[in-house]
Amino acid sequence: MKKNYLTKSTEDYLETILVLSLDKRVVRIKDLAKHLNVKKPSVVSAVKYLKRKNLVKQEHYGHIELTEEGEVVARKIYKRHKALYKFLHNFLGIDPSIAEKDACRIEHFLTPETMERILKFIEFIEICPKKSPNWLNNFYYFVKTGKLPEICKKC
Amino acid sequence: MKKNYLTKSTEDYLETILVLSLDKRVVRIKDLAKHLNVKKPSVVSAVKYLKRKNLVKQEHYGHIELTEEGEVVARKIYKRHKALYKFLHNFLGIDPSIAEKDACRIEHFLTPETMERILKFIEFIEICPKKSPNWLNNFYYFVKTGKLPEICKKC
DNA sequence: TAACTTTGTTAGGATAATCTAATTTATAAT
DNA sequence: ATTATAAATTAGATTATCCTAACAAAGTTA
Repeated sequence: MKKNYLTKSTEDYLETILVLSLDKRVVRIKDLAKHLNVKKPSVVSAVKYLKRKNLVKQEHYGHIELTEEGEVVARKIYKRHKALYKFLHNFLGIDPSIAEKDACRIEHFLTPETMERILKFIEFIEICPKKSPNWLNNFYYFVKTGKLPEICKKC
Repeated sequence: MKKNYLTKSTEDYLETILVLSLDKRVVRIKDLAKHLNVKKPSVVSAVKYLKRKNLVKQEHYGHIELTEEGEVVARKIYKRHKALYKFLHNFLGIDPSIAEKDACRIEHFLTPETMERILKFIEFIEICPKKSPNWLNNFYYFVKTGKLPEICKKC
């Protein structure tokens, strides 16, 4: 059983590799450096670490890819990020760029329980019209039972 | 103009000094060590730093107190903490001990804008019965105008 | 293909936050 | 008051993350 803990910094590298690879042909050291606001040698050593962990692969002087395992991990992190962004922006009404920043900052630190609850909350508000009376209690009901209350289904 | 940035760690020390001094006669190095799960030398060096910043005072080998300035800062941090706790527990329904943990973890990282919004949200849900239809829009109205909608005042 | 430019790498160092082990001071007990 | 215990301090090491400067490889262009 391998040690599975990743630091904030390491998670950021992984996540950024995923995000960049979604709209770029290839991901390079300099791209990561730019996005993460660090210098290239920092990226090099982070990538070296991730290679040891079998989360990314890279030929010497070549471009960077996630391994299968790395992609699984990166997608989890990215999922958290998106959920937090939605929570902050769609629900609390925080401006996009700020919501983005906060999502980045706290995505690494929430307990799984709270993260789970926020995911559930997002799911709920995307279904529920938020207009029904007693709206919040409907959410608690949803958390508890996993089922939407009758009243919600009508929307 | 003095540099005013405190790290996560430093904020934790300050906050803990405040919290402990609320129900203890005096706060000592070992108390901080215990609460923060670090060893005494770590506390000593953190306190040394905070002394340089004029945020705490301590006689050699003596107990620890916040300066006036330190208390102001610590109260701000603690206020954030309590708001986040309420948000997680009272609103999202997270269990107390977990909500506590998450509040601790993220209190240092939120942007002022988001923190402000969460404070507003807490304020709102403590007044609003959460039962009125269109509840969430009432919150947005409150954010925008600073005033509670008519319907809320009836509760 | 030789020279130039861009990109990646290595070496070596800085800082923040922690630790252990040894030491010093303060407090309590006989 | 002397001794024993508890608490605080210092010295020195470790780890993670970042940096700059120097260098090496790859890619581009004339």
